[in-house]
Amino acid sequence: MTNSNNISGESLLYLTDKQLRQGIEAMFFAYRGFTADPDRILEEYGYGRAHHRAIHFINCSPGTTVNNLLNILGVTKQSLNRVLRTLVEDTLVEVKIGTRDKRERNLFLTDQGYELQERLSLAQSNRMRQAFKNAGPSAVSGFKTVLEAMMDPELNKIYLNLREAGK
Amino acid sequence: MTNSNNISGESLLYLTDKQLRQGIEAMFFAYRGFTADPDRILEEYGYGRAHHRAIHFINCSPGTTVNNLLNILGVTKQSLNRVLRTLVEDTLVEVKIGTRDKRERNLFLTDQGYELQERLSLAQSNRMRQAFKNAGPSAVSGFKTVLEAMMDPELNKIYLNLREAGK
DNA sequence: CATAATAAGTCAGTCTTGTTGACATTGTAA
DNA sequence: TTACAATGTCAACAAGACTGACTTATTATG
Repeated sequence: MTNSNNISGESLLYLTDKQLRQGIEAMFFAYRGFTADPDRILEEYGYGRAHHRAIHFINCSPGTTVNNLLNILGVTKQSLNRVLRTLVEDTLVEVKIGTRDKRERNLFLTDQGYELQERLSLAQSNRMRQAFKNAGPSAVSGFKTVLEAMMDPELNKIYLNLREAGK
Repeated sequence: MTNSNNISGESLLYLTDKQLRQGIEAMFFAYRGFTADPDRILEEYGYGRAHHRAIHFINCSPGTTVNNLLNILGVTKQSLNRVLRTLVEDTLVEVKIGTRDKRERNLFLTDQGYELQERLSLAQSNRMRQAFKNAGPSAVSGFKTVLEAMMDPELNKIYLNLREAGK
């Protein structure tokens, strides 16, 4: 199956099953690490990853609408609503009726919500910073390039829009 | 693109919040793409990602025990058992009582199970192959380096063991 | 103005997949 | 033999995803 070993000059353009399998497993295990630290914090609040995702993207785009969030997160209205309701009840998220269109609801983090966002972001960033440091600059560049190539085209657009929006 | 990205030669050794946030979002969106293709196949069978993971690692280590699988997957015995039971009922996985220790159960894919594994693996590999091709060899190397640095140490050990085992 | 379309929220029911607790079986050691 | 540990199974439950149907405001269109 594997005709050549991965040491010394095996061309990565000729991708073996083994290399691809390793890539798959790397994604699997790394994603676990990626979510581990925030998960521990969320547990204190009785929240899950769904809450984290909502908080993250409301923070990125303050005043975003429910519909916009649905597109980004790729979940159903009912699923997001359950999460948003608890966040509003716990006064981490504030909902304001749209000024331009009164049907819309604009979402903002409260100070309390921002505080949790900072905690989550810090925990996740710390691990990523460490990984980036260990791997070095060129590895970071490669990391992002591959991930971007792995996204669905529509999600890539959303991702790039967020990049713009975040200055 | 190589040593400095973005505007004005921002060094990647000095990691800004923005760079870290982009990394976080890249992981989020890429993981969605990573699982999208297998998910569609699994739906045909009424299976979920849990089934995929079990099939993947049984394929990697034929004859593995339930306990070993638990360590790799990081779920509870009961959770895995439900998944395994359906796979056995559907004759995708075969369970053999351990020869050395009769308490143990050794897990194998049947021909049918191997067939599904191939389909899933192919779908996921195709996307990864495409991403690797688009990104180029050095990016692939960086991708793996960062992911490995992002894993929990224990998971990294398991990951490396699988690498060895897979020849 | 009447009607359709849109944004958001809700209710009910289902599914996957995780959890805990209790229990059965097998193997080993006192 | 009896006690204990390792392993695997069963039952019940919860989070969080889903679909589908429905309501309420608001806006857009005929």
